[in-house]
Amino acid sequence: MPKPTEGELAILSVLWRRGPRTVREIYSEFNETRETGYTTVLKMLQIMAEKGLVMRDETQKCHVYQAALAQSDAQRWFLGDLMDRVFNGSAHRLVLQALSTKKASAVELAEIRKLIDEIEKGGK
Amino acid sequence: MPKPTEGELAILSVLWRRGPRTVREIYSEFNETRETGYTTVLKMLQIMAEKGLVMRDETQKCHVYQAALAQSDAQRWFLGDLMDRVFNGSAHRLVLQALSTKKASAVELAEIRKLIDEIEKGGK
DNA sequence: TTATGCATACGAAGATTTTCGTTAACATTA
DNA sequence: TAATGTTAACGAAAATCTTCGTATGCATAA
Repeated sequence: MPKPTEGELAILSVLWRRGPRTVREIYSEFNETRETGYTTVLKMLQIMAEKGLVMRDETQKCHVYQAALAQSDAQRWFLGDLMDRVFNGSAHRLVLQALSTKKASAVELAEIRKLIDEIEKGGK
Repeated sequence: MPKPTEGELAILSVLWRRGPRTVREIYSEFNETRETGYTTVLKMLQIMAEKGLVMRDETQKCHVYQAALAQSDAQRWFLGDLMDRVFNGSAHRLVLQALSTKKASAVELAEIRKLIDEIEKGGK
């Protein structure tokens, strides 16, 4: 399974957030940010199906697509990529940057702290 | 200044790690992972210079290139991008994923914890 | 049945990115 | 000076990604 392109990622993003969808549904969602023709979205989905990035249910007249690449896998993939290419492989820098860029809620911060505890404990 | 492409990012990565370099030096470093001709790297650098991604010192025969896009800016840029597109805008998930993917040293973990403290304090 | 609308399929044009062959300039060496 | 080697410049081919016009099939409505 090849690495998704920018456009493909945008479509996967819809599928991850909304779950299985028809082309028209994806197209509507997609076009809130971009401006793209219906057949463009359709074509992308066909290509993505060939690549194995999405699965297609053809039992109905309107085919239903769903992501074949799990979001968590994509997250691991792209994060590793980014870490290597822009952060010189430093998870630490990346985390600091991420934390300072966008606010996380108190609960989320606590969760992160907890994870750090576990890592420290396990690392002994 | 446009967003760097994949290839451009690979070159910037060299410049960030090594500092200003001639084409040949970049080419050598570059080719430890990829396989690319000398003129390919040269051409990319010329294009990047046009785009303003790198600056060129032409006082010597062998031009010396350096990154015009600061690494920290690129980090902010790409991280925000990734967060939106693959993490549904959640810094929290991204951090958890980053921490669990790659080990950070004890010192680094402490540093992260400290940052969390500061954020919590400031947020009150 | 015929017309209309919505769906997928197909192919190719357009845009962008990557690659490199070729040329010209310049320095060094024989 | 002539030959050689290293460099930058240029242009265009190749590869990849994006876009959409057109064709076709299948429902439903007139």
